[in-house]
Parts: sequence; structure tokens; C-alpha cells
Amino acid sequence: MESPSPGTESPVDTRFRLKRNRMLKAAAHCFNLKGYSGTSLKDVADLLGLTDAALYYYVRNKQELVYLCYVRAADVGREAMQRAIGEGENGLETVRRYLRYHIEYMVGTQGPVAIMSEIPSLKPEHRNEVLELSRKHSAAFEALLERGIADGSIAPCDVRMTGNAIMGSLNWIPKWFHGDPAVAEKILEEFPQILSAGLAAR
Amino acid sequence: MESPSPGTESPVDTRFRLKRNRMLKAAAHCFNLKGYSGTSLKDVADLLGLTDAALYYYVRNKQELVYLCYVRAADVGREAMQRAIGEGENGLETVRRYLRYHIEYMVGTQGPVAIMSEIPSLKPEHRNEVLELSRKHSAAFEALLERGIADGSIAPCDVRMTGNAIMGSLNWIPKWFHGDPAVAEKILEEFPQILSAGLAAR
DNA sequence: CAATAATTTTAATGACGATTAAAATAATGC
DNA sequence: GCATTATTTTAATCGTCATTAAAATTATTG
Repeated sequence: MESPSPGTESPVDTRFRLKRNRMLKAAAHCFNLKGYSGTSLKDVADLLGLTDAALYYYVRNKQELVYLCYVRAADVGREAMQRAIGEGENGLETVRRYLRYHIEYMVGTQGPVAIMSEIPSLKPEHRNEVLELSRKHSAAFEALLERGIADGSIAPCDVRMTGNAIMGSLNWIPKWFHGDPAVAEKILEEFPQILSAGLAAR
Repeated sequence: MESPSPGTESPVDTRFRLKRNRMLKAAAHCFNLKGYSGTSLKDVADLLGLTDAALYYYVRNKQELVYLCYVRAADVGREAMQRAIGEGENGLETVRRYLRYHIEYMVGTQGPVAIMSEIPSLKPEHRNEVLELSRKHSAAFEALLERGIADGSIAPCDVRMTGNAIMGSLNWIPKWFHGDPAVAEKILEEFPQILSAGLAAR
């Protein structure tokens, strides 16, 4: 009848969440591939062996689909940041770890979501929320850079621009990476190194 | 009646081209802001003080609009590459120059076009052509890196991945830069340095 | 100024795709 | 197995655009 309400945690509820996650993954895949308005709900549904109408059981509308993808992506980013901060010896090392964890999620097969180019498609309220999340994340990354500068592991730089440069590189990955595991391996191997190479203090 | 045929070069033809260029610029702006299918022809037309239908005098359809933007962008990229190659002392310096010229076009007020995220929206034939252009450009950039490695100015690296990383950073710029000249200044100042910092041979 | 060409607008048309409601099917608990 | 709940489908509806044709306006040129 109704979508299970949050709070209860029945087995039904669990099934619901699992399927919804599959949905988000499928949706993110399509969005990365063909853009927000370029993908029809049928595209997503096909990937799941469902009818377009069935999606409405899990999600209020198409907007909410991207929105949830973003929230998911933000979680992933935050989590990567959290882990990295927990472990890092110094600023530079923490940045490297962050990059690795973030990319791991992005390119890993279990990786649920990775779209970052569809912010304009969000409705204002959601857009603001997502932008806020994104801002927070950027700020956290810049703080990381500053920490590195403070502890001498990173050479002084404009953290805002450096952050933009590195994040841009990350965010662009879904545009050219389409799931080939060999490539995923290579990205994981090279990117943290490449993106942090310019940071090290001499 | 009909759109002027290529080959003739009447004053009319020139006017046509000028206006069409303004159109492409407006379109690129919208696409960057709201995505391909997120922008209606009316959005573009409004920016030009025209009716949506009027656009069809200059362009066969919406598809062609993005397509032309891409061709334009590719030209810009090629031109930047050309200039840089003409001037560069060594590989690293050439890369720096290329980055500077490319970014100059992207963020400059005169800069006509800068969208790179809408490839999926193209129809197959156009998509293939654009992908080919993009491939060529990537190859040229990788060649530049190899030249730098050969002449010792750039430290050995995986040129494919390094190219992806740097290009991604560039391509992402239109996603967060929205025309503020002060920011443009900053980007121009910082990015070539930031993006090439990791390349230099020690 | 008249005639022709260039540009733009008005006013349809039509398709696609999101959304919805009601009905059908599948799953679960008793 | 029955009743209830969960899930999915079928079959509309409804808007939003892209696209087109014809008419109106503006520019050009002899």
C-alpha cells in the first residue's frame, strides 16, 4: 500500500531498502551515461527488469531519484573523509588516503553511486541541500590541505583552487569510466598518486 | 528563405555567422548551467531576445546546437594546443602554455564555448564524431606528456591516466565557474601551476 | 520607392515521457 | 488455504517541449 515508514525495521522494510539501493545504483549508472533528462524512467526500470511505473513504489518522482543519488554520494564522500582523518599521519598522507577511499567507492563494483554533474537538474530545495553538502565536503577537503600546510607535509598553495582542481578531476571520472574492472584497477593505482603529486612540500 | 550556403561569403553570410556565434555562446551557457535536456530552446532564445522558433533559422535542431558547441570547443582546444606546441621550449613548458591558453578561452569573456558534459545527449553519428575529436585531442595531450618525459622535463608517468586527470579537472571548470571575472582571474593564475605541479621531474 | 531576400513571429502539431489510479499478481502470516 | 499486505502492471492522462508551416516584419539593393 504505502511505502514503509522510516523508524520501523521489519524484514519487509529491509527488502524495500535493498531494492531501493539497487534502484539508485541503476539510476546513477544511467545518469552518468546519458545525463538526467537524457534518461527516461523506463531506462532505469529496464535495467531492473521492472516497469517504469513500478519505480514510483520506491520513490516519489524522478527528481527524488537524483536527489537520493546525491545524498548517497555525499555519504560516501563523508565516509571516505572520516576514515582518512582517523588514520592519517600527516596532512599529505591523509589526503592520499582520502583520495584512495573515495575512488575505491566510485569505481568499485559495490560502489553504489557516482554522479556529480546533474546538480542543475535538481529542484531548488534539493539543489540547495545538495550544494550545502557539497560545500561542506569541499570545506573539509580544504581543511585537510591546510592541515598539511601547517604540518609541513604540503607546500603552501591556494587551497580553494587546489581543492577545485582535485575535486574536478575526481568528479569527472564517471564521465569516462564505465565499469571496466581493469581500468578501475588502474585508476585506483594511479589517481591518488597523480592528484597528490603536486602537493608535496619540497 | 534558406540558410546561406557555405562557400559564398556575402555580407549577409557574415551577419549570419556572427549571430549564430552568439547563439552558440548562449546555448553553451545554458547547457553548462542546466544541462542539455534541462534547457529548453526558449531558454536560449530568451537570452538572445528571440523566439524559440527563430533559432531554427540558424540551426537544424536542438541536437545540432550541442553538436556545434562541441565542434567549436574542439577547435578551441586544438588551437590552444597548436599555439602551445609552436612556442614551447620543452615538454613541461609546452604543457603549461597549453593549459593557460585553453583556460584563457574557457573563462575569458570572449570565450565562446565550454561544455563537455553533454556528450551523451548527442545523436550517435555526432557523438562518434565528437568522441573522435576528443580522442584526438587527448592523444595530442598525451603526446605532449611523452615529449616532456623524453626531454627530461617531466617525470615518467602513466600518460593516459595523467591525461585523464588533468583533462577532467579542466572539463569540470564550467561546472563551478559561472562567469565572475575575479574568479576567472584566479583560475587563470592558479590552474596551470596546480595542474602541472605534479609533472615536473625532480 | 519597389521588389526581393532575410529574419522573426504566430500558431499549430505531435511525440515523448513523467505521473497517477485502479487492477492484477505475488508474498507473507496465521 | 485465507486474508492481508506488498509489489508490479496496465492503461490512462497531462504537460512540456521540439519542431513545422505560413504569415508578418525588417533589411537590402537596384
